[in-house]
Amino acid sequence: MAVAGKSKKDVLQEFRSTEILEAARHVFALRGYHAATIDQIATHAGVAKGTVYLYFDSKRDLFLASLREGVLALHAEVAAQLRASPTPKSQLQAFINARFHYFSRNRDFFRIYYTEFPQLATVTGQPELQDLYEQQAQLLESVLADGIRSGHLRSCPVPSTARLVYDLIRSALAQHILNEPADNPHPEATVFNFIWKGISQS
Amino acid sequence: MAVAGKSKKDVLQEFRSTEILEAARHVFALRGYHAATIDQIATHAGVAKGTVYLYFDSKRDLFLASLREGVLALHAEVAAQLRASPTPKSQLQAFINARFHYFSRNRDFFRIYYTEFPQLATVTGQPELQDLYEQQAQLLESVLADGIRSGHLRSCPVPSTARLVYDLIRSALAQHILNEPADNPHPEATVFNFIWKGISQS
DNA sequence: CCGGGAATTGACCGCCCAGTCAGTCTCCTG
DNA sequence: CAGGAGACTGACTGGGCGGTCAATTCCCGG
Repeated sequence: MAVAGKSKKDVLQEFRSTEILEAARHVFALRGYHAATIDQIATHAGVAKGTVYLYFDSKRDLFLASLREGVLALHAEVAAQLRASPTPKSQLQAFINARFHYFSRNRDFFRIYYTEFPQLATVTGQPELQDLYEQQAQLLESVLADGIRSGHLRSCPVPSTARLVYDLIRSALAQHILNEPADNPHPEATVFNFIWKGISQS
Repeated sequence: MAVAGKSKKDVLQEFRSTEILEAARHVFALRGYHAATIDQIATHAGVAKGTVYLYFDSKRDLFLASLREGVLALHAEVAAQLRASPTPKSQLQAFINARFHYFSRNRDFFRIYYTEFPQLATVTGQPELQDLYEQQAQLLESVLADGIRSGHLRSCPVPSTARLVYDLIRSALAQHILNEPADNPHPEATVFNFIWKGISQS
């Protein structure tokens, strides 16, 4: 009974927390971090402003929590897909596809990720998010390093190339997620080809 | 005398205006748009807060003016370099080199351009800046279109590829401008090669 | 049905800063 | 040198919003 009672309370808390996080993501995506207000988020979550502060310490804390959750889920999915891929080529495809799938299902999150990240990375020294970012980049770095070692990829400076590839995918995602209409049907294939072959003839 | 008097006044006004714009760029680059205050900008420009409002209508107006000026200067330089380049290959090189040179000389501007642009492009519908952005992208689109027509480049969807290339260069610039140290000596060559050849073997 | 502890509420506080404007200074003109 | 036009100043205001907490509601065990 003690266990059941505790778990019930926990479930409720987790429900509230999730509810607020979802609302936060939505409002942050819609307005951007600064223009979003706690009141808007609370209203959207169906609670009062004070309740938000029972679950999160501050606006910033809430924002970081919503980002963290999204990034961790993304990272888990991508890593799982990578592990199931044998060759560097299929790993790169898996990396791209996993991101496209995840962000297609989490558009609000992509908006935040896309619009707020440069700020966080440069203006505010935010070591915690730097780490989350690093982990993503390192997945790609190891794909590149493996590919070079096995001879599938030409030699190149791994860290800076990884960032180029990373941002290229980000750019393709932005085109795909932020402008709905009339895109080419398989943007992930396009960006893969671009990365894999480049634009020069033959 | 009337002309000289008038021109003197104009010169003074332009001097103040430039002074304030420079200070604005510096402070916006340092703190980001929202954290920057008009007082900081005024102090940095060596004037009082009220003076700023003699030359610009609002914080937003000042911000947009500083962006506009920078983008127009960039655009002029890039376009001039492009005009001097005969082949698609040299045009792409010119496009990359011009941007690297311009932003190396205007790091504050790059910071703003890099960190604030995604916000402006997505969260706030800012048609004016969209246009400035469009002009840049179109330069690149015509390079690609020419290259495809002349057979130097493989066929590809021009607008979306142009944006990929554009953002790829932006990413390389970010690595080069925002982290001083120990980069590869010729990042513009690296990014050019990446674009031109891609990463696949042979 | 009662009592009390926990969860929730939302009116309120205080800070911060964009934007204002009455007053000061500067410098030209007659 | 007087006077006044206009550039410049900076103390002040008003509003908006992050964060708080006393009051209220909810819920459950006895």
